[in-house]
Amino acid sequence: MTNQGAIPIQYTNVTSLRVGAMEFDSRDAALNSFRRNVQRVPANKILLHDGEHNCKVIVVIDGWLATSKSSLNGEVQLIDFMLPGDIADPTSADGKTAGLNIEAVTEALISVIPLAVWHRMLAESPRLARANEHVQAAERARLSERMLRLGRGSAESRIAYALIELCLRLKPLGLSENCAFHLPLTQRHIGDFTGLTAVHVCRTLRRFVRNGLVETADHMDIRITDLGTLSDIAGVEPERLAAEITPLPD
Amino acid sequence: MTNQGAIPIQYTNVTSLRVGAMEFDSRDAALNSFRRNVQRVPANKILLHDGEHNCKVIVVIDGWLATSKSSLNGEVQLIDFMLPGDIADPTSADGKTAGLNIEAVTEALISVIPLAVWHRMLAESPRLARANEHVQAAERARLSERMLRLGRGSAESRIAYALIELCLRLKPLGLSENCAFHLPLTQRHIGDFTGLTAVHVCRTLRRFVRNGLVETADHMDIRITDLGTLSDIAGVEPERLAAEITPLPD
DNA sequence: CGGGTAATTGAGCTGGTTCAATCTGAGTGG
DNA sequence: CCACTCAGATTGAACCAGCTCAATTACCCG
Repeated sequence: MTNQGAIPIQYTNVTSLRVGAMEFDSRDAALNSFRRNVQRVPANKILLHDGEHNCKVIVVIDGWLATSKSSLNGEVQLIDFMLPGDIADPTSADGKTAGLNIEAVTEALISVIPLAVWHRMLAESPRLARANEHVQAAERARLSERMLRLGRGSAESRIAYALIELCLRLKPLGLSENCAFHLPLTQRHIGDFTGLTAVHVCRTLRRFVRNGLVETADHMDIRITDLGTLSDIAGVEPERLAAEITPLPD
Repeated sequence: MTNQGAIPIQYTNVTSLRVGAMEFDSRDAALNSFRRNVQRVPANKILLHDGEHNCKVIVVIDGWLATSKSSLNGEVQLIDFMLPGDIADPTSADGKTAGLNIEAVTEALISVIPLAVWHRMLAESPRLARANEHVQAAERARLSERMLRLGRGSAESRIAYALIELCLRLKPLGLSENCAFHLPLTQRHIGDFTGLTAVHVCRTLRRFVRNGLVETADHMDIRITDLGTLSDIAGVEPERLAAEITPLPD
C-alpha cells in the first residue's frame, strides 16, 4: 500500500507496444502518443482513486495492474486484473469521474493517456480502435463470467475459475507454459478478486493441492495438473473460454 | 420461459429513438437503420443464447431486457437490466461469440442490429458513437458497483443497492417519481440479480418494510421511504451514483 | 538475530441456504 | 358463480459453507 511517486523513464526505451493481440510499432503514429506518456510505477502504487475527476486511460506495457472498488468499511473487491496489452478505462457515465480504483499490483510499465488524447488516437487509427474494441469485449466477457461465479458459485468454483482465467490470459503473453505460471499475488489478492477471505482461499487452494488438481511452489508458482477436473469445478470449457476472454490477433 | 417467435411490427411506428440520454429522430440517418430492425418481443423470450454465433446488438426502445449467464446446474445470474435507451452488446473477445444470454423480462420493443450494420452506424454518426460510449460507460460503472456488493456485501446491502440503482435509472425515463416506481420483476429475478435466493430476497425486503425503509404494493410497486438509511445500507451516495451509472444528455 | 508480512491450521459462529408448508391472487373452465 | 390450478410470496426450522478469531509457522530482509 505504498504510494510513492511515479518514476518517469526514458520513453525512448519503448520501441513497440501491444494493445490486445495487436502490436504497434514505429510504423504506427499511435506509438508516439503512447511513448510520450510512459511511466514506470512501483508495486502497490495507487494510480487512480474511485471518484477522482481527472480521468485517464492506462495502457499496460509490462507488469500487473488491478482495478478495484472498495466499500466504506474498507473491504476491497478486485474488479479485474490488467495484464500487458490491457487497457484500464475507469471512465463512468458522466465521462469525467472515475468509477473505480486503478492500482499497480507489481512494478509496472504503463502509458497514461489523457482522455482527450485517447479519443484522438482512436479516431486517427482505425487499427487501434479495433484493438481497443477487442480488449474491451474481452474484459466484458471476463466480468460476466466472474459475476456469475461471484453470485452463484462456491468458493471452489470461484478459485478454480480464477486460476483457469489467469492461466489462459497469461498464455498468449508467453507467461504460462503448459498450465504452469507465476501469480504475483498474495492470497489476500485472490480473496479480494474472488470475494472470499484470504483464510478460505488458503484452505481451498490446499484442498486443490491435496486432491492433485494443482501444484504450488514458492508461494504462487502454480501448475494446473488436472485441468479437466479443475474446469469442471469452475464450470468452464477452457478452449471456448480462451476465445471469449482473450483478445485475438487481428 | 416461453420462447415464441418475435412479432414483427410496422416499423414506421417508431418516429424517434433514444440511445442513452440522446434522442435520434428523422434528422438522423441512424434512425432508418434502427427502424428497419425493430421487433416487438413477448415477455420471457430469450433473444440470444450465451455461446451463440450470430451476434447482434440490441437496442431497447421500450420494456425491460436482462443480460444473464447461467451455470451448468441451471443457476442464473442476471448481469444487468437493459432499460429503454440501453444497448445490449453480447460480443465477446473473438468478435463472433455471444458472451451472455439476452432475454426479454417484459414484453419489449427492440431494434436488433447486425454487428456489421452497427459498426457502420457508429462510423457514420459520431453522435451515435458518443451516445454509445456513454451508455457503455454507464454499464461498466454499474457492473463494478454490483460486483463489489456481490463479492463483499451482505444481502441487505445488495438488495438496498439494487433498489436504489433501479430507482435512479428509472427516474430519467419518467418511470420513477419521488422514489416510487414499479419493478416488472419477481423476487426470483431480484435474487438472480443479487446472487441471493428468492426466499432470502423476500425476508430482506419484508425487513426493509417492517423497518420503514420502503413500502411495497401490488407485489412490486416500490416506494423508498427512507432513502438516507437505505443508501447507508447500500453504501452509496445517490447523487454521485446517479452521475456514474446514468448516461447524461449530450 | 529480530521484526514484519504472508501462509497455514484449528475451533466455533452465523448469514444465507434448503426444504417444506401455507397463503395469495390471477386465470380458466364448467 | 364457484372449483381448480398454477405461479409467486411468505414464513418456519434446520443446516452448512464460509467467516471470524486466534495461534502457529514459514520466510524474507535488514
